[in-house]
Amino acid sequence: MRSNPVTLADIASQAGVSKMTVSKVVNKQPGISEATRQRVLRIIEELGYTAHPSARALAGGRTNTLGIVVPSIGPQYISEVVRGADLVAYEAGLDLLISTTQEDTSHERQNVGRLSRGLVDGLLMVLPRSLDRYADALKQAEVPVVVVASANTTMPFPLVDADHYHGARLAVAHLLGLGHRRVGFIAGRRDTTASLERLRGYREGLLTAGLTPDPVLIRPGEYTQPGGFAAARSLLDLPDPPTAIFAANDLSAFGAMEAIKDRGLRVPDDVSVVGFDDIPQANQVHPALTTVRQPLVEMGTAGTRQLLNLLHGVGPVTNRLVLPTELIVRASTGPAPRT
Amino acid sequence: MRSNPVTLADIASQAGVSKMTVSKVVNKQPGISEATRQRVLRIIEELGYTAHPSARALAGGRTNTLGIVVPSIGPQYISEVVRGADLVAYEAGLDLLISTTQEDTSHERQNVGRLSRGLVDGLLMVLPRSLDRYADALKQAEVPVVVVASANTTMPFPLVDADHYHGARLAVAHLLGLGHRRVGFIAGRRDTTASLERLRGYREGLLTAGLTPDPVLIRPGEYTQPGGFAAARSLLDLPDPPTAIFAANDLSAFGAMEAIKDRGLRVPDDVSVVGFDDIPQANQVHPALTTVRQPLVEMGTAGTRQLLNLLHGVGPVTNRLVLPTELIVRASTGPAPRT
DNA sequence: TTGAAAGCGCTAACAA
DNA sequence: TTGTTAGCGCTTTCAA
Repeated sequence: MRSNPVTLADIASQAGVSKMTVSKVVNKQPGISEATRQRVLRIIEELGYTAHPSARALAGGRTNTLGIVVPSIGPQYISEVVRGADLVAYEAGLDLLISTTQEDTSHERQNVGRLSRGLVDGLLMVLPRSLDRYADALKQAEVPVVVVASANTTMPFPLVDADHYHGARLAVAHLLGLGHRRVGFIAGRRDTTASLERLRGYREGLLTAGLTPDPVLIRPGEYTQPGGFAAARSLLDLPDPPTAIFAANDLSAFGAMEAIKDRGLRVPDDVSVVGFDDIPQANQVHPALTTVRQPLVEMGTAGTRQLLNLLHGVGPVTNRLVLPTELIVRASTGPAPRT
Repeated sequence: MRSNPVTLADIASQAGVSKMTVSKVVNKQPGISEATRQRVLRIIEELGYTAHPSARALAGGRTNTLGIVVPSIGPQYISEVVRGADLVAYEAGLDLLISTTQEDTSHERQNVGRLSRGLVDGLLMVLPRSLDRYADALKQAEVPVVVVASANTTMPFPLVDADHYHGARLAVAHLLGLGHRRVGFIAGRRDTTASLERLRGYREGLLTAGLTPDPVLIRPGEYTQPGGFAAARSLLDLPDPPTAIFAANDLSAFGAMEAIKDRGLRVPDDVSVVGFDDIPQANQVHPALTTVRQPLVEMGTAGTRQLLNLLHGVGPVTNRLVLPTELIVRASTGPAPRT
């Protein structure tokens, strides 16, 4: 902690030029002689000068920083999206500031307001649910906003998301192709669009194959491992249990696998399991999880690119960018057991 | 994105008072009549005013924001520390801004400089390695700094860490108590103090029991799951393989368990495994991992409390706070097999 | 190619 | 209890 930071004025007086000249050098603006530039640059180096971001922001300059708002940084899928965002931001010479809302409404609205007022040049929202809670704050945002992997909304911001519906169709088709006829579904959170879309894909996948979705085969899993465990257990308790389980995310699929093993059954010999997300761990469990891959990193990069385009007023900005999902077949799915 | 933000002046003129009065109301300062306060508060609410953080910072006020610098947000243990920090920050009415360095030196030094200049009131550094790379930036920091779960350093900042050495001793003692005599060690990264301390605990644990550490039983694991897998495999390939493996972190312990199963051996019947960290997943693998618990959340909260004390100039600030580690015995360890 | 003036929105110090 | 003055460090605008 030191008390006398180097300012523009310090550099200016040391170099014997005006503050403006230094400012132009720092910001790589034209109209400065090479000699002056070099001299100023040397002094900057010597004194270890860094622009004060707040002063810069206040004076109407850019902050060279992008903000990303997430509910929390625990879930793997969020860190993947953030990683993608960081990649692009870094490439563009911008820094990325992460802000967690901890699912607290007042906290989060304040965050958005604060961030958008001079802290960042643009905002990436990664909020799987309840984006509308921020409607006010977001409308007041003074910077461009892009929404990634978030709950649907009527707000007029560019959206980047994955094709949850189609991914679910792929998963169901895969299981049906293996001969399964009773396929259970472990749902996610009702307040996320993603979960609802996956459920819709599950239902329509069955209908398309001429099967009637049985409500008793649909259980809430809350996207958690214990939730998946409990859901799978209740499915296995049915008089006519499913031979395959499709979980709305990988975490609840892990829980389902535990429950199956816990019953003395084997995956996939007795019950097949499919997840959704393809977090790194999906390939590390035993048996390795067949899952629907969401392009999480790509969602982060794509969203950030949109933001940059918005920022520079150049390049195309797609209002709704839906990235494809993909079925990754591993070892947790197999042919339906003969009865 | 809107273009006419509400400012202090707007509120002041609407309320027919001076800017200072509004400022005092906003900052809950005394010396304002209740009537005025109410009126101002109402207008603030009506117009949806939020203070401009940069202006505030520039004017010498506080930003009400703490910064936390981490290498990346992927690793579970980091999000645990961040969660702890967020808890305390939130409780204190402060926001937490996370900044990732992506292990890039220039990136990170810039980050620290930028953050400490008007963006945050205090800085929490969570950098398992190479903290000294930031020496310059940190010395120039204009805000208090606390170092958490980071590589050792000669820098004069309060430190919060876990007792890696003692934790390793506990793990080794546990294994020796189960009758194991050949205990392998999967090391972490050489550039982290934590890893070296755990290695030291391993060595001295053996020595204390009258055993000579066999260099051939120590393998690099790089703190990763594949690293742990490879390390365990090479240990099992030895003519005289270990009956127990102590891994420097949970991730590499997971890899070791995979390698053991891959060999057709069982955990813990044939080989026992102990990890380090106790990330949530440790309790979710099969068999559940015996591990040394680092109080990660507590490290985050303790570090943030230190920072707050530093900030307010009150309360004790411990220069070096070493939190205890604890052995969590689960199912991955058992008696040494009889030969 | 360079610089002077003004002001971003806020708070500190003081005055009324 | 309230208001005035000054200025944080920077960039914008415009003039030299």
